[in-house]
Amino acid sequence: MENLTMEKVTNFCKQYGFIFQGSEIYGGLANTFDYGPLGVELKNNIKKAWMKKFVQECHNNVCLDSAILMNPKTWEASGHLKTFSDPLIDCKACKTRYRADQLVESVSIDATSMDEQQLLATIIEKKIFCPKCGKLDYTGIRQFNLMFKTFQGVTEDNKNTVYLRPETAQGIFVNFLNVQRSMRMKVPFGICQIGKSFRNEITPGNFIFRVREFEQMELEFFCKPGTELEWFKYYKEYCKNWLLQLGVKEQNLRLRDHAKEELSFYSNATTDIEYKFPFGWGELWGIASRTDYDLLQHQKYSNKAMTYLDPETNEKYIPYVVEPSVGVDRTVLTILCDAYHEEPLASGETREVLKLHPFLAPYKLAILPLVKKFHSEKSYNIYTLLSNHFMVSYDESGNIGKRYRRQDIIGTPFCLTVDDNTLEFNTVTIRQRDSMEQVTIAIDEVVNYIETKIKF
RNA sequence: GCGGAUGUAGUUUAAUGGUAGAACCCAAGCCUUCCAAGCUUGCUACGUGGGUCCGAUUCCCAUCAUCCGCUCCA
Repeated sequence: MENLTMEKVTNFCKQYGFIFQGSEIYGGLANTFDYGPLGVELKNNIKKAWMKKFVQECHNNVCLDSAILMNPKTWEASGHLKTFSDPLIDCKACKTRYRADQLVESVSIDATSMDEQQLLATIIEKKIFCPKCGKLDYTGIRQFNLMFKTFQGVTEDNKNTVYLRPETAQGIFVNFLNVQRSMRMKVPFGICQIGKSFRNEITPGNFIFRVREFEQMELEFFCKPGTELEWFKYYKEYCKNWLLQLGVKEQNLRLRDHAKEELSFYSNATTDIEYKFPFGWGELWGIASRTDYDLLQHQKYSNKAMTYLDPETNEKYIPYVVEPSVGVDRTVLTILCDAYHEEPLASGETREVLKLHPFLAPYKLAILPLVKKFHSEKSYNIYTLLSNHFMVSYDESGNIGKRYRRQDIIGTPFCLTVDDNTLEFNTVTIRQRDSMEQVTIAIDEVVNYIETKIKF
């Protein structure tokens, strides 16, 4: 919806049981959020839709669920221990915070191999004044690591330090050989994973857009060197189509190719799929061609060959990787923002409608007895019957119009009413949210009718 | 992390140095055969912790959280 504010989205999520602030009764914990009953359904449906599109319907992709805690060597190899930590420095005069390496590089000196002391020495020696206030009065350099640290085992010492993974991708890379061999995979093939990752972001914000604990849906697609840009292009389209298929409006999406200077050191091409959130365009999906960087690094640090022998050409090579990586929580936010509508009523007021794709809707169907005292018993039987097939809601409180609206707000695509005809002829009326069309069908036909309409 | 603003039911809000009133929502009941009708009843709030004071939701301090801006986002 145009003119949608984050405040509205946040309130909406709380009011209707999608997403609550974390630890709320204790005053909250900054930037943590808990998914409520409807949020869980929505999120699970999004994950299901992703699995369907990227595993079930991609015949050369398989799935993995790797551990959050990994051997710390993993992060040495991947480069996260080094590049995921920033040397921070503050200007004492104007309190502005900088990255020390960026200050040094601002005077065209290569800072990549400098340690903290060298950085600080260079800043003082070269008189790199604060870009904001022009003073040369800095604090010491403090390391800020974006990875959460904890300890495996009961004692806390450096030997058993482990990290919460900052991305799920490395779990895939370290299992490359296991999956390839056990599943007899032939390159090109992909490994998909959905799971939580943790990043100690300096500034989280915008509700569930940037949080420190988040869930990712990642695919690492292994292909022959030289073919990676074709696959890169293929997956860009594939990912965008998935979003469109879920009903995200095309005008709210854009692809943004990274310029050469912007590319990560391991990437030869990267594109972000961005969504127009209420706070502006934001990255939803990063599609990166990662070359053979990761497998090569793991080969180096583990001394295990990460090569693949092409059975047709007898060539041996380390596959190149194309990685489409999307945040689950960001997708939830995208879907909610895109589906949220305010519809004007004849009375001059507005009502809220969540126009969710039926596959994503928390409830597929709501059972509404037309008159409580006549139709409740029959309704409850139908409720029990249909709960066997999909998520069904039941509501007998208030008048029928009010109950339709309640379902419209939470995105339920279908409402089933039970009336005297149901008691007499076993037929029910089903009303569709978007078209407001009503059909009368036999109870026996309901499951079939709904299932064909909630397909993805 | 810095600067600014804010914090009263689920939501939107009113008033007050003597512990709070409403609307919507929600729940129960009456009524009701298809799109937030009406009536009755009910539930629910001063973010947290200190201090000043006989007494603090109100004043002060700290803290937590939220919003805006800056910084950051391999």
